[in-house]
Amino acid sequence: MQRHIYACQDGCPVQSTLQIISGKWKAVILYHLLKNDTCRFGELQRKIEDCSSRMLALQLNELEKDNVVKKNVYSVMPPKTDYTLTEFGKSLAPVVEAMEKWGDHYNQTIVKEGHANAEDCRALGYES
Amino acid sequence: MQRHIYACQDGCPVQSTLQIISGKWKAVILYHLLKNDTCRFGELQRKIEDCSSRMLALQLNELEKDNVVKKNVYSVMPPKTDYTLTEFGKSLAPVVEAMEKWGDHYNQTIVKEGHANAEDCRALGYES
DNA sequence: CGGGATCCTAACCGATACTG
DNA sequence: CAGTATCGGTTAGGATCCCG
Repeated sequence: MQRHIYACQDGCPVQSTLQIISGKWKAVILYHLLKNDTCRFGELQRKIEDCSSRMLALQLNELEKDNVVKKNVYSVMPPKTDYTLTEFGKSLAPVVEAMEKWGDHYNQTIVKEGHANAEDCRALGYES
Repeated sequence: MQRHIYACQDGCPVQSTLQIISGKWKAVILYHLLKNDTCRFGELQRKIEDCSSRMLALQLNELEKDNVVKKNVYSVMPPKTDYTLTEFGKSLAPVVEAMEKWGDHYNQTIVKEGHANAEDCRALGYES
């Protein structure tokens, strides 16, 4: 069952992108699948510790409906499932990598170097 | 009052980024402010037609608290306000531009067909 | 192990009304 | 024009239990 994706004809390309990757954990899931190629369910759960198994399943289901990830189910006991990005999913790499780079820079600037300016500190929730 | 932003030291840089730009309209607001440098409230409202004035104000307030946008209020009647990106906000440009670029391709080749598949990806010029 | 089904609460968010 | 205040429906999402 396909999620309904609406066009933003007159509109904003950013909104179109958001239709696919907005969701509390979607970009994070994409990030890990880009780094690891293939991940099992429990593996993702361990990598994204704040995400409950219920939420992880919900987000993965939507990503699957949107053809961003491919779910591979092995009929064994105990169950085994893994997830990979589709080619369509991989096309989102530049977006996720931009987010990664930005987050990395600010985590490092604030946490390690400690010389971020006051504005940045406040923005990331630190005292300056 | 500062929004509470938590550090993701051990964690995922993507999550750090999401703390700032996740929100129904934030990336879209950033997109327009990157394109236009300065926007008045009503101007943003017209550009983002699906966003109510209430939601626009809420999102702008959070962006201001996070030091992403600067709000300039002119004490005149009728009221006049405009918004610009801070330097910190401008640093998010690569993220927003990646979203813009992806959404542009997506709008042109996929949304028209109502779904995404591998053929669409190749049509987008992505390797498959 | 990899989830789905239920229940329940908090939050989100739209509609409407109001104001300097 | 640029918002805020209030109300109420809808959704998000945690907790728990379950099953193959």
